[in-house]
Amino acid sequence: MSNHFGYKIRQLREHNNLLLRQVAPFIDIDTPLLSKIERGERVLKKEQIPLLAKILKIDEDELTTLWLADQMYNVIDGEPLANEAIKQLTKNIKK
Amino acid sequence: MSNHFGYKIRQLREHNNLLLRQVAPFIDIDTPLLSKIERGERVLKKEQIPLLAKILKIDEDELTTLWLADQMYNVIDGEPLANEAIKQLTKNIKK
DNA sequence: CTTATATTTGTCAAATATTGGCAAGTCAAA
DNA sequence: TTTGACTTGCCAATATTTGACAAATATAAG
Repeated sequence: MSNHFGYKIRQLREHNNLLLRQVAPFIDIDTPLLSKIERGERVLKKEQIPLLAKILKIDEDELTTLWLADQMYNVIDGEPLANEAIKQLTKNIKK
Repeated sequence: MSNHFGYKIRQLREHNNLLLRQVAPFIDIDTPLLSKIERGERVLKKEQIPLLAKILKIDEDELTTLWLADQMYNVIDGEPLANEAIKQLTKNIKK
């Protein structure tokens, strides 16, 4: 599974000197679940991005972008045609 | 929902002068389901691509690419940050 | 070593989403 | 008004995702 998102929020949490148990309740999930999200084992709910961005002091759009990119990555992960597919996607989107 | 894939396979089917009821059994689904797939209301199973490519006389990789692009499109459909996310994805993938 | 705190792992039931088919519908041509 | 092609609505079966909890592990301090 892709995990740029999880890696990023772990970095941010550590830079902000926050513990899992401090962040998790803030976004209304339990600690183990946040741990799994950071390690890419689970997916953060899209609706939770704003709160998370707030406590981690990162721009919400930037976090959303990372989240979206990871979701797309999951689609093409391991696909030999991944690059072709992105090219195609870019083409499709310009319409 | 995105639907370049469905649009394409409908085009191909028509160019090959095939009816839904001819193609559907070939890929082992019923006619209404294929209709829905062509109109983007349902997703074709990835495993069915090879057979479909064969009957529609299109390169399998090309069809797979379209399929993957559509799946990614579904992730960013309606997202204001869609383009940013693609940029990010491209960045992530180069690693 | 023993305790305390942080994180991870495993498991599970509940909730949610996806699947594929069928029956019935529309629509156009003859 | 019958026929053939396609579409729509709906349902039950299946699969996937979700989130929590208990327990395990890890790290650090006394």
